[in-house]
Amino acid sequence: MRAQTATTADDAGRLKGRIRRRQEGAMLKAAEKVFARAGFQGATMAEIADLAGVPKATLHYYFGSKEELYRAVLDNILTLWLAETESITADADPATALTAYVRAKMRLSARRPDASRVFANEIVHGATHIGEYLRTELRKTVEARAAVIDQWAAEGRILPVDATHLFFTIWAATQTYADFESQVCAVIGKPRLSASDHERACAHVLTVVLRTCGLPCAGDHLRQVAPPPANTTH
Amino acid sequence: MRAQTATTADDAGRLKGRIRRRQEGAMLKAAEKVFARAGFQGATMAEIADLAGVPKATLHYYFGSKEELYRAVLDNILTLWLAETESITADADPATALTAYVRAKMRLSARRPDASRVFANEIVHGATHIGEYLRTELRKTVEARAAVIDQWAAEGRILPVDATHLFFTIWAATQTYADFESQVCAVIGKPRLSASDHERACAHVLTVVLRTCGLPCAGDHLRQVAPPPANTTH
DNA sequence: GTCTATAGACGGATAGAC
DNA sequence: GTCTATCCGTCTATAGAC
Repeated sequence: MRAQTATTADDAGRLKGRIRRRQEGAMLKAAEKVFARAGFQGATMAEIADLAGVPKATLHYYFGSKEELYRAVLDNILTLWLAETESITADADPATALTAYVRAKMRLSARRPDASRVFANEIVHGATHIGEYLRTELRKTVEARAAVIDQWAAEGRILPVDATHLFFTIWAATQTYADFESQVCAVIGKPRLSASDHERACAHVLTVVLRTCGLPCAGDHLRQVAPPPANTTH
Repeated sequence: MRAQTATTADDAGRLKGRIRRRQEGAMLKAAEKVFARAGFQGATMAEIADLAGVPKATLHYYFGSKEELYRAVLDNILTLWLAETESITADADPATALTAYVRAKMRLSARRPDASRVFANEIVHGATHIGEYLRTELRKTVEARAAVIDQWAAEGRILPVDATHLFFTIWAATQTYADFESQVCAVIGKPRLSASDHERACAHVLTVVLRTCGLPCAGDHLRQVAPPPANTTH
């Protein structure tokens, strides 16, 4: 995917790589923000250009069309996504591996919310630009990681769980703090999510994932052993 | 909110309610589908009109503007959302109440995915049209239900859990099957989600929610008592 | 009340000066 | 390589016939 964009760029200015990269980065960053806020159709090249501090025509010179710019933004995000699935391996400790994965996803939601939102927008509207990638790369990755989780369960190291759907749940639970941030803020009554809000959210999601797998999580030892005998005074 | 739209309609044709309702419903249904697929800006009045089987101008006659039509669609969805939060009460059985709530949310994702997608799109892009509703109605509702869950925990009927964030997780985990359906389909390698796919998804989400609360769920009794002593042969 | 025909605004893309 | 000025298509909204 990346290659497409790079080819166009190389054709025009093969030798001027140093400065080109800088401006290209600024434009991609601006595009990510505007696409996140307004969606593909809602975003305007003029707004992206203004935010990047370049004239509108420069955007077209670098990326050819609005469509190609959008693809370039999505490419950036997807490589980011792919880079964090590495902790889940057959010989890893389940609790450690899952904790690392959830933490990585939560960090991404906190630090690159716009990237998550562009991706979310693309999927909600049918994944017309990246459907092929999802059906190949992403599917293969999930199948491999799900097999690991199935193996953990077969070995009795975690409770049995639908591994593929567990990924859907982890993605949903973590990305909601980026994609649906405005709803989360509205409900907890704050204008923005603070660092401690994110920590609390992260601790909660870890609790959900670890308890789902029957693994102990911080502060659970005391109570995990006493399941609900209806009424324990109060 | 509903009142706004109703007022506009009443002004123009107070006595012709019977037929009006029918056409209005068709237009709202068409609008929901088109807004879901293309977002607010991507949707065109012409496409909505075609799908509803009326001329473009009729849309404007009924709803005034694209913006008002969008608000009307959102209104419909929000009343739908609100209607299902009733199972969670202090004297209900936690397992029964949570199961009913999750099932209701999953059913909505399966039956009205477009409604969910329009809502998701609105939130991802900052909830500019319904922010006020979220900060008032939704917030109040969540606070009340979260208090119930806190009480259950205080009484020892469920494990302690961050009640507010539990709602975020339930919404995310259930709505992902509507909003991110294209991603789910791509990963499991099917063009559409079948009824049995939805059942499997529902069972999984129930497992996640019930285990998170320390409640038994179907098929767990045998294993719940035996947490991971590292290596149980295999 | 309903629809056709059109006005008016806007945004993507590009020609051509520098 | 960079930017200004402009073209052309598209979309919302409405005027006015029926």
